[in-house]
Amino acid sequence: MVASTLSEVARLAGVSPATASRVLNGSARTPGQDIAERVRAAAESLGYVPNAQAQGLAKSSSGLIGLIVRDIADPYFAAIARGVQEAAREQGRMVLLATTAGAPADEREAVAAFAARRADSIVIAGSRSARPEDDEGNSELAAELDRYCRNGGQVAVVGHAVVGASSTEGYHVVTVPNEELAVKLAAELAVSRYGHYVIIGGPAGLFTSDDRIRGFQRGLAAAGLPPAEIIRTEFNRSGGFEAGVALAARIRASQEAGNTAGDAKRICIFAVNDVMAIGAAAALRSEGLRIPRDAIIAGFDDIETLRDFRPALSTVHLPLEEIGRQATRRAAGMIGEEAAPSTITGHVTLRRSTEGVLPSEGISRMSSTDS
Amino acid sequence: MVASTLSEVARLAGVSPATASRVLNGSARTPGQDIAERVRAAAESLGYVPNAQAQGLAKSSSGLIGLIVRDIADPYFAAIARGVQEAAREQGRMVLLATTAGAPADEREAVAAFAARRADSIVIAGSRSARPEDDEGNSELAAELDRYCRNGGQVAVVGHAVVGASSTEGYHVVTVPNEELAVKLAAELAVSRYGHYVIIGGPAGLFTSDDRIRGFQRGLAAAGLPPAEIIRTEFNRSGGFEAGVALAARIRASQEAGNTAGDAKRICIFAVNDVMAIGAAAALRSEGLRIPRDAIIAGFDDIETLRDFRPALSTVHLPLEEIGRQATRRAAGMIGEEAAPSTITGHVTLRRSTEGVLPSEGISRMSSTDS
DNA sequence: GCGAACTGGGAAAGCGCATTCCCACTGATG
DNA sequence: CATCAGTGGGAATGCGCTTTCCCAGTTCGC
Repeated sequence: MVASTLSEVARLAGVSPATASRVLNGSARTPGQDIAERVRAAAESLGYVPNAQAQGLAKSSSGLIGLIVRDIADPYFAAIARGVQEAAREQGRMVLLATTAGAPADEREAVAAFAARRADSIVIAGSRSARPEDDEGNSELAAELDRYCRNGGQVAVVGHAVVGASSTEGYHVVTVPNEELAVKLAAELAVSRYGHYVIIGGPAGLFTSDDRIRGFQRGLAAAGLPPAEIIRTEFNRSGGFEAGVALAARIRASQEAGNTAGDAKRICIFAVNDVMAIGAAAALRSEGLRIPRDAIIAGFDDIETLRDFRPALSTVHLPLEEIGRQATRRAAGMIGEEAAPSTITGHVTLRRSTEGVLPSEGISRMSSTDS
Repeated sequence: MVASTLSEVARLAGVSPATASRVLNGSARTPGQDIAERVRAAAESLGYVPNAQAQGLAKSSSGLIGLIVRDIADPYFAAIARGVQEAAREQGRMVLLATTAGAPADEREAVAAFAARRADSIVIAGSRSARPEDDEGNSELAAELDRYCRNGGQVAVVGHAVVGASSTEGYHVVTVPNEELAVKLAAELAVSRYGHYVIIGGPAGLFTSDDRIRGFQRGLAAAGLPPAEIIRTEFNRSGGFEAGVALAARIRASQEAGNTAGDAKRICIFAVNDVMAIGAAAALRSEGLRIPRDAIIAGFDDIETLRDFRPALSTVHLPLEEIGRQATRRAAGMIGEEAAPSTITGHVTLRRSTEGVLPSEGISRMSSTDS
């Protein structure tokens, strides 16, 4: 990558580099009209493209925002990424992407790389974890983040704070009310008491998953129901599918034992995210079971691409794009911390996959077939 | 963003900056063991993070790959992005993301921004367009790309070459056999001759859409069928939905006119991408029509997230991740141009949404419920 | 009409690093 | 013992740009 430099432009225009710089970038001092015109013409004819690296070096700031996601092809993260991208654009910055398969060690590496590139801020959307095997990685990640913040970097984490991060300066958390919303979902699903509640969750230690599980259990308890059984599996579609296969066998057995498929006996499945719910639903279907006839199921996230799925999936709507936007804005210092600690809200959205549940007041029954 | 510098490390270690540089980065000359150790220790204790901008400036290369997509939340682009990200990682580079709502002007801007950042290569995945209103934008984009290539940049475009780009140096195109695959799809769908073939396409001028339309028509013609009717709409889910609503009314009318729903009378819909197909399917369903009973439908892309959709969507599988990977590798000069002009292949995948069509030899009938 | 306050442009000093020279020193060679 | 190649470290330069400082030319005030 070579290109014409500012000095070349200046020489062609017959001015000093300083003047050229002042013309070509919004400096406080604006040179005279005629000179400015000459410089601009020279730049144009030379096809001058400013070297952002040199600019960044000179004024120590890069106009870069680092984004860390677990998997950019996962619609959950893709939606957040869109919000981040949008906010970055507002700020006139570009986003630098890093994906980590959920491994804190990779995240640490990504943070270091962002720090090396002198990214102005970093948005971390990969899920936080407290699994024992991640302990070491987490503390290293925390150390790296602390260092980054100490050097003046801004960090925004979606969901939960990074375990062990202690920096107070420049460290922001966009809280997602996973637990509270799961409580509400459980409350809705508890209205018509099902025979059995099952939660398909991710590995123990994944905050997002654990919070949702905890909230759901609380909601059931508040309704006077016993805690749901928990199936731990992978935090993705195939995890949901596997759990679904296992559940299908049990539902079958139960049905053959003579139980009818009435509400009182139907099993109610809560998958901690939509993708897992879809996987589970696919498994039930492949085993010849029907939703909501043989079992009802709900997910979490309200992934856009999945809205046309049939039976329409009951879920908890989360403003993913807004989450990304807000994290990015906060990291840019555009949102006062105390002014709005966290304005992320979601809502329970009951659809056909939990048919039979009577929606209580305040919960809108949304159709998803509207274009 | 301030941070400790190489000189500070050098001073602490009691060596010259040159030596410190040689130790901390894989230079050709490796200083002595003891010195190296001292420098590393100093770097560690200072929490030294090399300034990639300065490094880039000094050796004029940035380790950055620019990626342009239309919308990162669109599963099609998200999948490509994953491949790009993966390949970038292989190369030890980071990806810089830009989204443009399909506007060539935005793409031009993104290319300029990448050039300013001295990105080593650029991957363009946004769809190429030849619409008259994009003419100006396209030629500016082409000029910008030419300049970038002339300065030594590498460009890989997914699908079609940018209209007007003339640089031969460093300009790569990863061809996607849209037309050929659409021919094959049409051939399959022509086996049991339907009453009427309809294509739901994007706006005229969008290459991806136009290629697929052309291919489909060619396939029909080869089978001795008259060309399909074409409905132009937006290149996204809601475009598909709208077209679906219009089609539903006609199907309804036809049915009420006394036509039975036999193969000979069923309408066959080809939406030029999966997302549009899903939209159309949702529209038909909301109008009380059933697939494949009242109409059969096929899409294109084989989007992963959509595989659990019911009725399972017949489509053309495209190795999206591989496309992203290959584009990235090619732009990095890791794939000989002549050696493999384009190794992207896809295949027709018939599923339940086109039930009634007898698959011919060589086309595997894939189930999508396998986990 | 003369000094003071501006104005607008240029010279130069970095920003943090890689790299090319250059030099002092070592050990081998004749 | 003198010479030479070889080794390992440092000084210095430059990557392309911003910005401070400086200076000559103007305009203003009294």
